[in-house]
Amino acid sequence: MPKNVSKKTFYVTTPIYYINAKPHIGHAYSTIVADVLARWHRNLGEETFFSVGTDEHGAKIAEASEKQGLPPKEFADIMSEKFRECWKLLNIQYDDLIRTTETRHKESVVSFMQELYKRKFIYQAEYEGWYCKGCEKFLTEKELVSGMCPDHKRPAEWIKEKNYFFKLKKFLPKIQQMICDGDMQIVPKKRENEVLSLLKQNLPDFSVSRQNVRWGIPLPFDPTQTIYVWVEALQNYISILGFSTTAAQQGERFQKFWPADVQIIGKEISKFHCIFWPALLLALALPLPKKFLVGGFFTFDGQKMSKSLGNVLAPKTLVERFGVDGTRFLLLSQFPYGEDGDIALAGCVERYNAHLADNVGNLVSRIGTMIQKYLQGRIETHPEKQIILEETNKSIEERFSALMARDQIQEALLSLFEASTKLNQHIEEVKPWKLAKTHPTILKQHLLSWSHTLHVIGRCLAPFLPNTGERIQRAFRGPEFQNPGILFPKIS
RNA sequence: CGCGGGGUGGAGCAGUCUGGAAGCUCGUCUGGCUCAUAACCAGAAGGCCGUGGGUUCAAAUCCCACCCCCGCAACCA
Repeated sequence: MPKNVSKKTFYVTTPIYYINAKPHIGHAYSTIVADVLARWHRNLGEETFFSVGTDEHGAKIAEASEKQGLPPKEFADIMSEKFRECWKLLNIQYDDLIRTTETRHKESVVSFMQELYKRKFIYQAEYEGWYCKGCEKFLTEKELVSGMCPDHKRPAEWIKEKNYFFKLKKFLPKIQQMICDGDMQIVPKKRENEVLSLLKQNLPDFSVSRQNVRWGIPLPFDPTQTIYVWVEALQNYISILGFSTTAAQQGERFQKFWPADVQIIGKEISKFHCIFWPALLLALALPLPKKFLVGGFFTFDGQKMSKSLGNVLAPKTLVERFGVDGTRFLLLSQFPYGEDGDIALAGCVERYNAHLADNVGNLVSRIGTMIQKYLQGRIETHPEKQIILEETNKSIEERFSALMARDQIQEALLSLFEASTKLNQHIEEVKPWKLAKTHPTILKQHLLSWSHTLHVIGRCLAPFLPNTGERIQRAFRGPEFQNPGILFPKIS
């Protein structure tokens, strides 16, 4: 192997999750999408890095922990662990998880901020205004509704404090250009338009520190202040790679994987990720992420999930009912990535049965049975005789790959179920139960082809439904049929 | 005028950017098949595409006005 040929790399990130609440279905969705991309690129043979993380600083966390009578760090330990458990439950194969309270993160951030300061992109100014602890940000007079934050329905506080500001304005034109030139993609298009319109509004510089928040990382050049939680949290995407401004301490991972190929985010945080984050990176002359995939919102039975309505959907609830792969399927197949989507339990049962139990699950059963019955369980390789569905198999994989390459994740997944339906139709035309009596040799050829088709479907399915994909592949790999059993029991 | 999404056969949605014979999944009805998880396959019924106006040979699709739903990430914020 030639020494200098470096393998293609792929770096995908999930949003950094704020730990003030337990993981919900929205967290699960973004993370599963990232997991699918990571698994897919691993299968393509690329050297893949998949990061997840938890955001643990800020006034809100301090407040929440106090309410529970715990030190913030202990509270963070408990909450962060819940996310970890959730990813385990959902079979998320991440490479590393970073917590913003970890030393490696803090060191990385400190070196970053110090460098910004050194390069004179940070200046000091007095700031006063209405502050909402819920948003962790200052609100304009216009945004307030009778003195309350409209989002959080709590009174804003008038705060006057010394702050350090980042020279955001300086970088806005460059960011705009990068987006327009396609060097930093924002998908879907409507989210890109939103970001571009924000850029045109000539955003003011933003503050990067807080004087009155103690639960945070001290600002290296003024330890009386802590770093604004958002500014610090964004840097998890590089601190996890071991970023440092000191060459000697620079992580190998950073060299290898930055810039990120895909950053999965939600539309509510696109301003921070598509404007503030790139600006910070530009300030240190670092390359920008290549692509943001911006997800939509979830509703449950057409309504916002809320505790008062008693309709909060925990990932665990779905997993208990539909299994891990069932849950992954339901979340990924319901709507195209980037759209808002509704999850209804009744619809879930319906889609689970229609696609998983009756379509793919049943197809695997019927072909498996025939292989045992008509071929005595032998899937022998006769390449010259397996041409019947070669074209079909090739097109299944090509179509799937093309959709994946265009980030059409839902469509790619559903294309496999269309393939399964086509195979069902084909079986009906061929009438194997008749061939068994009249032309057993032809039947054998068909069965070998069908096994191959299922093997292809299993391979494509694997990034989405890892367990199922593996079971299907193992079953039809040959030479001996491995009965996978019932993949998806029907649910009533 | 905070921002954004949406109103298409019984249900859930695609189609709207780039006008040109209304599609998909589920459900319902009828028929077929028996290898299969009461599954699979074929066919049928069912829609003046939120309302009103406009542009056009032609509008679900473009323009204007209006009505109605919903969300802004979250666990007592």
